[in-house]
Amino acid sequence: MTTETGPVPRTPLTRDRVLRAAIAIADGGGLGALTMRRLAEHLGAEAMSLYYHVAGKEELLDGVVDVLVGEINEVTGRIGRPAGGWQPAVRATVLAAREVLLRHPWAPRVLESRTRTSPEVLRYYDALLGMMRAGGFSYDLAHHALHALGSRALGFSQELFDPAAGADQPPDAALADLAAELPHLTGMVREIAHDDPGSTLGWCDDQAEFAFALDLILDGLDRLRAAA
Amino acid sequence: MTTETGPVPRTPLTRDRVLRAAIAIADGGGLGALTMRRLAEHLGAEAMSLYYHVAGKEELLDGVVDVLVGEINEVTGRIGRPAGGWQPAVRATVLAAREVLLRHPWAPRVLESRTRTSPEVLRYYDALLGMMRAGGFSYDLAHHALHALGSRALGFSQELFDPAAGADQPPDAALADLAAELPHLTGMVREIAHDDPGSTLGWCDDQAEFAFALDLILDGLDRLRAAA
DNA sequence: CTGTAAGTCTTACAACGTAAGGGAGGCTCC
DNA sequence: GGAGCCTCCCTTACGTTGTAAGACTTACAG
Repeated sequence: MTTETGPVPRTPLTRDRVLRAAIAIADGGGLGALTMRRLAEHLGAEAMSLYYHVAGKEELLDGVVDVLVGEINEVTGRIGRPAGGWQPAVRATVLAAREVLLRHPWAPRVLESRTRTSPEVLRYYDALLGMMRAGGFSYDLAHHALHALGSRALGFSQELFDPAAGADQPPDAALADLAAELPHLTGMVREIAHDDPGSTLGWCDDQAEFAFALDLILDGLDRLRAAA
Repeated sequence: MTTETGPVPRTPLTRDRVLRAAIAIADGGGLGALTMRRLAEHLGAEAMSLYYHVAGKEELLDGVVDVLVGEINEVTGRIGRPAGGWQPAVRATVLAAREVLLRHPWAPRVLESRTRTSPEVLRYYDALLGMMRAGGFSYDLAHHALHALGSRALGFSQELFDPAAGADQPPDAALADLAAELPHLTGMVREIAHDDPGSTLGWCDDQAEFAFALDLILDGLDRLRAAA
């Protein structure tokens, strides 16, 4: 028996739909959950159907980056020039970018892994450069500035170890032995735990540390600009 | 027929031998070349034999990090305290660490991907902390300092886009259109290419940029130390 | 009605990490 | 000296991944 009303045609696949679904999956289950099969399933399709809209997984991730940084550009494009020159402008932009990235904790890892240069990232850098130029930076100093900021320009920074991550595992006996060899580290932890009792765990305020480092760099740059 | 001289017993597998072979493979063929099967083959063994010495691939990479940072600690432990206080000491240490990492271009990616806290990394941080403490840092400021340095403390930094990487691909027509939207970026490239003609490609001196950023941060920290 | 193109699906493969368990060699203890 | 055990390595096999090759379906143009 053939019914009059055929199967409802799903909303068709689109490159954009694919990219946004990929972001949704990574948001929900982390980067490891983002596989071509799961992505297809999420879209009510088969894995190989994705390849018509996206050349492969690498290209998919390239696209994801574009969408993500595009979102950042949209946000940062809306913040008007704050008063006070280049420094508040750059600061506000970077912190806004960070806010977007905080909603996608997996994003830094993807950003770092790209080899291709994203157009949206270029746009972002161009905006930063514009603020610095307007603030009196030479191209040369602005160039140094971008390198000095590194990934911090986009709102994230790589921590070599995350005390909070290790804090929940059992306090290893070998690690206790090790602590004896680390006088300064243990001293630091002890003092800060003393100042702020109740939280040896999570005792690093990521946001405050990020802002501290950002301002440190921006202040240094401004000094160089003024000296030039 | 049984021969008197049996099959020569290969040098036995060892956790250390496994880790060092892993490093050798990554050095030679990149991180992608480092698979359990290839690693075993390199050692004249079967893949599953590795699992007696190493719990799994993640634990293998943890071990690789320990060996690598151990190498750094060995190198940086040998440099005597340079005259001039904490800043030259930290600077020399970080640059020495960088030199080691430059011999293993895949290492940053591994470092970043670890969740476990490496004992060797802790040792390294403790050494840095010691220099700062000796230079008059409070624990609080030293703590901020480590965060501000981030991955730069170990000698690498994440660049959001590597102009050299994209420089060899054909100058895309779409990218040419894009350039029109990026006045500051194109202006910067034009000027720097003018100052130093002959190399639009590879026009960023990574080593110089790294040192610039490092000094920028160290100078800023020293100012805070002096003000305290 | 007949191409032709766009879009999706089926099938299949190689490579990966690793679980499960077998077996050889050497040690200790009766 | 034999029994049992521990150390170390191997064989086999499974599930998952990205994706190459190509067949099918639908829509539309001539």
